Amino acid sequence: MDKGWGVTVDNPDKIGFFGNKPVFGFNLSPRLNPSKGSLSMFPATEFLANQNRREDSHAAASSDGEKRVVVGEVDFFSDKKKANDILIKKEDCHGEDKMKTNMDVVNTGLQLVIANTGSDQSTVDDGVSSDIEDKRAKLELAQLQVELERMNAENRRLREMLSQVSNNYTALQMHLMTLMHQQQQNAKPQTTQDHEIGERKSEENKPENGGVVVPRQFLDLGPSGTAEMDEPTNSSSEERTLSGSPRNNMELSRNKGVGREESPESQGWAPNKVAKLNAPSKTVDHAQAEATMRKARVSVRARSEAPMITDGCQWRKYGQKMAKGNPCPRAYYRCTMAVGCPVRKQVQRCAEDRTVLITTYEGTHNHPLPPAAMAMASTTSAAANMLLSGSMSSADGLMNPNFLARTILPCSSNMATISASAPFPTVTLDLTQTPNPLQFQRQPSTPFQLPFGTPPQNFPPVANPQMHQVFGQALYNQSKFSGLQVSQDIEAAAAAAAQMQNQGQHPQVQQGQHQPSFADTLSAATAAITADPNFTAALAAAISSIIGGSHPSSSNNSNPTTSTPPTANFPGN
DNA sequence: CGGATTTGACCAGCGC
DNA sequence: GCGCTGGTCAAATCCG
Repeated sequence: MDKGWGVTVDNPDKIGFFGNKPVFGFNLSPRLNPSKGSLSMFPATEFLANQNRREDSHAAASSDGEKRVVVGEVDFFSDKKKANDILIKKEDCHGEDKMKTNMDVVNTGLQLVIANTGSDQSTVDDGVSSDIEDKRAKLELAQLQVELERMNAENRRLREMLSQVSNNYTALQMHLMTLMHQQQQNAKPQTTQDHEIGERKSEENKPENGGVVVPRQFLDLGPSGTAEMDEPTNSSSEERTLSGSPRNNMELSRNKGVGREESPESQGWAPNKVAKLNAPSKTVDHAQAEATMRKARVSVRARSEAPMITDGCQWRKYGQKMAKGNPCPRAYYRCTMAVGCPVRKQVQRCAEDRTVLITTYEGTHNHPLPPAAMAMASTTSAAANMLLSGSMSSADGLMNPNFLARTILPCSSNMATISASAPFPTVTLDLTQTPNPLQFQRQPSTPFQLPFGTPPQNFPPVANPQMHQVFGQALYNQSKFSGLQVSQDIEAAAAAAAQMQNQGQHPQVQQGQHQPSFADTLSAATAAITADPNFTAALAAAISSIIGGSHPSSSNNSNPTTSTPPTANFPGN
């Protein structure tokens, strides 16, 4: 059987081949032409238009009976074979399928067809094969280009979709953050919000903005001030809690940075001069309230020989000063986990007991926290929130913090205290003292039971009963006397602080039987870490406070990103 | 060499 | 107004 190869085109501008014969604008059709004994070629563009103009008795009729027009004929094999040898049998070409195939060729463009000429392959010119290969390569290249264009278009479409999704994600993230801020506001006692709103309305003479409370950082940054650790005489928890000196209110209301205002777009630690400019526009009461709200600090006292407790965050030291009345220098750190994070902390050893490390936190993080930092962050922020909520909820808008401390925390002077001697309120979480074992038992008849009833049902279970009781009573008392609702942040503080207190600082509470040895403490902490990595932060903080001095590397290794200032910076060591 | 730390200088608030 | 103090900055230095 002789065979011929060719390509068909449906565009006159394109080139087609049958064997080695170029056919411009012709549709190669394996038509039978008995009179010439060759294949008939005709322009593809005229194929359909002229298909009824001329009747070819030998042309194959389509299934619908239409006649074909042969515009031109090429005798490809006239010099190779006899006409009879290349004739395609009539029945082969008159078939409906053949014509359909031909029509498809016309409609789909460049295609490779095989014409069964009935002749031997050797009857084709010697250069036919290579030409065919070239054209086949061209064909494949064209097909690849078409595919490439299609893929490029698809890529563009996907890129646009990705960009849109990314934009939507960003918008949603912003919206979520806004909602979280608002939720945090809503979680605060309603009267506090009302009070704040009232203050804004009355003192700024601005209409209430649809009842929407502008989100703010409940723990803003102060330009100056002294934590309780600044004054060694006030460093004892008892004094902090129960000092109650007449100066307290004055000191609290006499805020150094009264006018300090941080604009919502200003996430950083605003310089003092900014506050100065804004100060005159505020009234005294408003300034007091704002300052009280923004000056709050959370101080964590932990017994540690390590230069700094591990809290899961990444800090950079930016200063060190010798504070008055304390031979130990005070180190200043800022959070470097995110650009512009306003959180700063001061680390200083207690002048009275240099094994006690006092870490004072200011501000709230503006970035997601790693799991290792959640416990400490939630503890400090919630404790500050508790303080702020309480201090802002009294009738006159500014409560005596000592009264607040005594009322909220009558039994917690050894763990959570509120400082009134500092220029601005400070919540101190004291993790250095072992709680009274009697307080571990949560008995209804104990004097530490909530005097006003049982805590809310949604109050979270806290591992340490004492912590639960302390915070539960605190916040419930607070809710009682100020008519406020339970703050979720306070609950978080109770839970997180309980984790720290229970799992790290006082593992004996869980064991509940004996004073643990160092090995017991270490093994308990290690077991807890192994059991649940979510407790890493709390345990790290607790462990560092317990054994950090003995094993500074262990506490530091719990968070390799945490900077650890040299021990030499703390002469107290 | 880049990042972290050190340390003296500077600034603001406050008391006298 | 001056001095004290706390807090921050930034150049110098250190370190991996």
